[in-house]
Parts: sequence; structure tokens; C-alpha cells
Amino acid sequence: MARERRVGRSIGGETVTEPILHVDMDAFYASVEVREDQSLAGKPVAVGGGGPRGVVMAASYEARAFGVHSAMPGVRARRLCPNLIFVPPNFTLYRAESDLILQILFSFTPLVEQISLDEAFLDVGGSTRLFGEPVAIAEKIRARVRSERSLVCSVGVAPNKFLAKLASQHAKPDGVVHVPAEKIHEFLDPLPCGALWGVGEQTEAALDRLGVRTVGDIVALPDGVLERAFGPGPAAHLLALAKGEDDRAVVPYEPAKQVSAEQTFERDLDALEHIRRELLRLSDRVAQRLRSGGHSARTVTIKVRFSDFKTITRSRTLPAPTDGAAKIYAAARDLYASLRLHRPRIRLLGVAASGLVAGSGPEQLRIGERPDRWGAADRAVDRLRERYGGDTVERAAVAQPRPRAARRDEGPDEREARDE
DNA sequence: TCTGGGGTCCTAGGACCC
DNA sequence: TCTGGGGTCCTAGGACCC
Repeated sequence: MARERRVGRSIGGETVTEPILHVDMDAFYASVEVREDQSLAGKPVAVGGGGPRGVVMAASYEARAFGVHSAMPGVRARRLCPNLIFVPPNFTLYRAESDLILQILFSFTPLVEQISLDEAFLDVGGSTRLFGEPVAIAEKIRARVRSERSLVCSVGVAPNKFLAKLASQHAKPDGVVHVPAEKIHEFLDPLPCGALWGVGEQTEAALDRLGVRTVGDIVALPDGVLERAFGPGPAAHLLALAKGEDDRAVVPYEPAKQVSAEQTFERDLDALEHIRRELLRLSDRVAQRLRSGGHSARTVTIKVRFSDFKTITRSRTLPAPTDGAAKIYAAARDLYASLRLHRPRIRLLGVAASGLVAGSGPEQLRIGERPDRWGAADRAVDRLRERYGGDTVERAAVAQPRPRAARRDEGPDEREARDE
């Protein structure tokens, strides 16, 4: 990661000491859905899977009043709010909306770093002569997002990314919070440790055992205590954040490092043919996204989560990068077979491709190997999907599972052997 | 309460090479 | 014949974020 010391930037003699903005859309997915369907306005709405294993991805403020929040199991959300309206997510719509909002942000500075569909950092240190002080820019952004996109966002303004992000959380809903350099400690010290980036449930519990509850407590800790509890690297990181120090630059574009697809099943999978069909479907999705991003991948990883939520991964690095569904599936299937599971109860399967390189890469044939017959078929499928939508074409083995009645007396291992 | 789907980053051990 | 230390790659798991 590129590092740049950022204490304040001098522009024509004046110094902008709080040049970083964090723009965070309020209840983004839910707000987009309400905008698209006004009959939802004013009602408790949750975007997410309404099924038995679904979770809430976003909740309208009406739903939040009942205690519903994102990452909450859908079953629990419904218990808290019986009138909750579940809307299935439409990521195509959210991505398109996100792109339009980004265009607004880019009109204020080229230094825009998108960190998810609904959040971005901006460095406006070089934009103040054109657009005014950072706080004024924050208000201009909010006004334009509201008038042009009919959506609401909150903005944090601070000396660095970490503080700007915290500030935007405090600005919600529908506000701006400015943390001037001289008020960092006043702002930071009373916050719970979990407010710090990278401090989740585990770390917060460990801090709690040290008697540390607030950010101010972390700073007040005697030397060496954090190091002993977390190791030197994480301790230094934690202490820097607790002091409000963060010198990461706003980086406009970071190439993706992996592409993955996973699926939680409403009922656990146990039959090998079903498991393979899902691995094929996931491999196909990953391969298609690799191709649409112009990437090939060197390493294939499968993820298996069992009914007790225990989760394992297995990965394999291929002799050459690929963007082909057949090769990714072959690796995924072999990795699964290597687990040698007996009567598994599988809650989730995932396929990931990492070690990304640009392009399809020259087809590197090993001696005796025939050229990949699947490349042309993959690309034909891509074109059909592009023209007619993602669900138009499915692989035969996905669309038409083989009937299994005919080979009743086979064990899994024999089936395995036949399929190779 | 019972846990989605997309990611990033870090650690640690072992293989392998020089 | 037995051996050091450093670097890199690979694999597996886990914490964390939105």
C-alpha cells in the first residue's frame, strides 16, 4: 500500500488540515428499494434473504426503530418487527446507483477511493479553491446526491481516513460531522474500543479482559501491556488508531485480488451429485466474472461449511492461470474429493479464484495435453448472458441433474471412480 | 439470536532454493 | 557428511469489514 505522510496540505500558502471526507450512504440498499417502490415509503423494510437462513443486509430507519440492523438473522428480525417487509437484494441496481453517485464524487476531486457500493473516501485537499472548505464540499455533495439521486448520505470530515470514517458514523442519519485536528482526543477518547477499525468482537473481548473499555483507556495503558496481549505489530496499530493517527493515502483504484462465489443452502446438502452440481455452478460464476474483469487466476480455493458451522478451506495452485469454468471446476471437484467426507451435512459451498493476472494468458499446454475445448464455449455463453441476461444459459449438468435411480447399488467411492 | 455473500489482511508452518 | 540462515511460495485458518 502506498504511504504518504499527511499532516496537512499546503495550497497556495493556506493549509487544509482536514482534507479527508468519508461519504456513507444512509441505509443504502433499503433506500434505493424505497425510492423505486414508493409503496414502501415510511414502512419498516429489510433488504436480504427472507428464507430460514437469510440475514438482513440493510434496514430502513423505520425497521431500525424496532432494533433491526444489518447482519441480523432474518428470523430474529421478523420476531422483533412482525410487519417487517423483506425485499430480495438487487445488486445490479445497487451497482448502477453506486456508479452514478461516484460520478458526483469525482466532480469534486479525482482522489476518490470507493470502499464498497455505499462508501467512499475523498481527498479534497486540492479542491478547496474551486469548491470551498471541506465542510462546504461535504454539504455540496449531500445536496447533489439528494437532488440528483433522491438519496441521503452522511459525511465525515477529518484529518485522515480513519477519523473521517468515524465522523461519518456520528453524522448519521443525514448529517455532517467535522473533527478538527485540535479536537481529535475530545472526539476519540470516550468511544468504545469497538469503534476502532479492525477491533471486532474478539479483540474487544480481549481488551475488556484487560479492563480496557474506551479508546482513552487504550492510550492510558502502561507500556508493554498491549504488546504482551496482541503482539508487537497489532499493538502498534491499535495504539496509533487510538491516538487518531492514520497516514494512509486516499488511493483511487486498487485492482481486485480475488473473485469468489458462495452459496448457503436452505437445507444441508449431502448427496455427492448435488454437491458437484453446486461446485460447477459456483465455478461457472467465478469464471464468468474473471472473464468479464479481464482476469485469469492461478489459485482455486473451495470453502465448505458444515451444519455445525465449522468451516474449512482447501486450495490448489494451477500450473497456469485460467479463466475457464471447466478448469476451475476440475480443481474444485478434486479439492472436494480430497476431503474424503463420509455422509457430510453441508450448509455452504464456496469457490474462489485468487492470484489474479491480467488477460486470459497464453494457453500453456503441457506435453500430451490437448488444447482447451471449453474456451470458445465459455465466451459464447458470456455473449449470450450479456445480451439476454445472466440466467439465460446454464451448463447442462447444472440445469439437468442426472437421475440417480439407475445406480442405486453404488457407494460414493464407486461413483467417484466412474466420474473421473 | 443463530449466524449471507462479497471481500481484505495477517499469521504460521512447511517446502524449496541458494 | 552434516549443516546455517534468508527468501519466496504455498496452504490453512481466522479476524475483520461492508
